[in-house]
Amino acid sequence: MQLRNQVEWALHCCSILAGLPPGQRLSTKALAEFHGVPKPYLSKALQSLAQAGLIEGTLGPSGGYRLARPAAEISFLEITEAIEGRARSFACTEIRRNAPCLRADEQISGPCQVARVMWQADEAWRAVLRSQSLADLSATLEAELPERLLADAEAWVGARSAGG
Amino acid sequence: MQLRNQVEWALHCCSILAGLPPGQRLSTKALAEFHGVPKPYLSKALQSLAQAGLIEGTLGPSGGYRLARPAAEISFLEITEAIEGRARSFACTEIRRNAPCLRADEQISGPCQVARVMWQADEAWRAVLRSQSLADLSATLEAELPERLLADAEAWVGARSAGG
DNA sequence: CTTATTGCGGACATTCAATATCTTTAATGA
DNA sequence: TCATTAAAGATATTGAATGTCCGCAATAAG
Repeated sequence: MQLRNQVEWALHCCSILAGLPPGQRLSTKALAEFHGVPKPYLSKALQSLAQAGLIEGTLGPSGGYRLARPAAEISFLEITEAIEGRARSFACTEIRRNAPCLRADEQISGPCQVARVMWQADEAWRAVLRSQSLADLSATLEAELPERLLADAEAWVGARSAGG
Repeated sequence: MQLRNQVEWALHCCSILAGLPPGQRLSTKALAEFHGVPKPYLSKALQSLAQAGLIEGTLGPSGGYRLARPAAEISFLEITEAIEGRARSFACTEIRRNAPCLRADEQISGPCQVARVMWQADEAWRAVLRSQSLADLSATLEAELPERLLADAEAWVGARSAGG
C-alpha cells in the first residue's frame, strides 16, 4: 500500500506550475533539474497529468507545460488519481461466495460488510485530498516559507520559463 | 496504491475466528477451504497476524488459530497494518531540498506542506479503520445475513474446529 | 513411542515499478 | 524553408515486491 514516487513529483511540479505567471510554460528539463529527479521518468508523470487534462504541453522551442485550469480548480485528489488511477485501494473479490456450505438457493445481496468498511475508509482519504487545491498549497507556502527562498525560486524558474 | 488480497483474506479469517466459541481453534486448511483460497499463501497472512499478536497458533493435530484478544479489542486497522505494515502510504523524499537555487545558509524547517496534506489524508483513512472492531463486524453480519446462512456456516466451522 | 497433523520459516518464481534510451511528431525561430 | 527544440510514444533493463511452494520442528492422539 504505497503511493508511487511519481505522485510526489507530480504534486511538486504542479505546485511550481501554479506559481508561474499566467500563460508562461516550463519544460520537463527545467522541472527535472529543479527537483533533482530523472527527466525521462518525470516525463511519464507529466504525460499522465496532461492526459488527465490537468496540465497541457506545447511542442517546439519555448515549449513546455502549464496548468490547464486555474490552480483553485485542481485538487490533490485529481493529481493523485492521474498518477495512481481511479480504482479504490481495496478490491473485494467476494471470497464469501466460495464458502462450501453455501446452498444453491441461498442468496447474498449487496456488498459485504468488510468491503463497505474498507471503502468507507478509502472515501475518507479521498475527501481530504479533494478538499485541498493547488491554490491552497500556494497560499500556505507563501505564508510559511522565508521570503528570500520564494524570491530565489521564482527567479530561477522565471529565467527558464517561456511563452505566453 | 492497491492493498494486497491478503488483507481481504485476513479480515474474513478474523471474522470467522471471532465467531468461534471461546478457546476453540480452526486450522489454516479449514480457513483456506472455506474461503476458496490457496492454503500455502493464506498461511503467510495468518503468520503475519500471529506475529502482530492478533491471533495465536497451536501446533500438532487439533491445532490451529484463535483470536489472541477479545473481538471488541481488535480493529480493522490492526489487521490491515499486520499485513501491510505500519508505514504511511505517502513517502516524502524531500525533493524540495534538491532545488539548485537553494543557498547553503537557507534553512527549511518542518515537513513540507505537500507531505502534510498527504499524511492528513492517510490519518483520515486510519481513523475509520481504527473505529471498526471485529465485534462491530460480527454484530452487523448477524443483523444483516439470513439466519440459515449463519447457522450453516457455524455448523460447517464447528465440525472442523477443535481444542479448548 | 510412533505417526499423523499442524504452524513456522525460508526458498523459488513471477509480476510490476522505476529508470533509461530511442524514434516520432510538431512547433518555433532564424 | 530548414535546423533546432521539446513533447509523445514505444521499447528494453534492472531491481524490488508480490504471490507460490516446500521442508522442518513441534505437538497431540493412538
